Amino acid sequence: MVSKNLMAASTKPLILTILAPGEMYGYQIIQSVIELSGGTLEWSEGMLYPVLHKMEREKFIRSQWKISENGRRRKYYKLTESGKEELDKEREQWMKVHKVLSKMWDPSPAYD
Amino acid sequence: MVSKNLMAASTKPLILTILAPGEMYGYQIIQSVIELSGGTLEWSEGMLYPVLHKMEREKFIRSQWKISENGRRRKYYKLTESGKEELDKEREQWMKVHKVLSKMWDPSPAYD
DNA sequence: ACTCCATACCTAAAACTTCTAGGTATTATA
DNA sequence: TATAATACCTAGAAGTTTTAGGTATGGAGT
Repeated sequence: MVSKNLMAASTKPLILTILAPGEMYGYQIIQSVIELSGGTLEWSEGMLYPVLHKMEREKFIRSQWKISENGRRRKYYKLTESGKEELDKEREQWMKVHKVLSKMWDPSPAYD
Repeated sequence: MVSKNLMAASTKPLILTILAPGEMYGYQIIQSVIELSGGTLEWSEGMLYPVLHKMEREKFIRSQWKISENGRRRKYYKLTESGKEELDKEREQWMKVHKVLSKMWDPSPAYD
C-alpha cells in the first residue's frame, strides 16, 4: 500500500504512460495498474473515473464508446497530442524530484 | 517548477530526509530545499509551516525553541524514533512507485 | 533616527480535491 | 436463479492546501 500523496502524484503520469502505446478502457486500466505494480497501487473505480473525466476535460485524453465482442459497452481512452506532451513533462518532473531524493538517499555522491 | 501533486508527495519524504542527519529550523529547511533542488522545488513558508505542525502532531518530528548568537528565535525540528521509521517507509514506497514508472519509461526491461 | 530588506515565525478562511458510499446495467458462472 | 465479475457513474462529505494576510526582530544603508 502506498500513501495518499504518492498515490495522487503517480496517478496522472501512470495513466498517461499506460495509454501511450494505445487505447484502453477504464476498468482495464485499473486491472493493469494493479498487476503492473504487483498490488502496490490499489486503484479503484471510485478514484479512477473522476480522474479520467478531469483529464478528458483538460484534453489530455479523449474517449470513445465501443462494444466488445461479448456485448459489453466500454469507454476507451487515448492520448491527445497535448497528452503526449504532458507525459513528457510529467516524466521530466518526476525524474527531477527523484534525483533530489535519490541523491540524498544514496551514500555515494556518484558521478553527476 | 513542479506540479502540485508531485510537490505534495515529495514534501514529507524530503523533510524526513533532510532532518535525518540533524536538527534544522523551518526557514532553514526552506532555503536548503530550494538550493538542493536547484530551484525546482519552490518551497514557501506558507506551505511548509502547516506541514511541520502536522508532522509534529503526528509525532514524526519534535520541536524546540532556541536563540541564535545574533538573538533570533528559531524553532528547531528533529526526527523522533517514529520519524526515522517513517523515513524508511516513505523511501520504500517512493522506490516502489519509481520502479513501476521507470520500468515503463525505460525501453530496456533490464536485469531485475 | 529612520527606512527597508531579510530573517523567522504564525494562521483563519477560502478554495480546491478526494474519498465514500452508494447507484445502474450487463454478462458469466455456479 | 442467485452471485460474482465486468463496466460505468456521481452527489455530498470529508479532508487538504493555498492565499493572504499577520507579528516581531536584526542588520544595512542614508
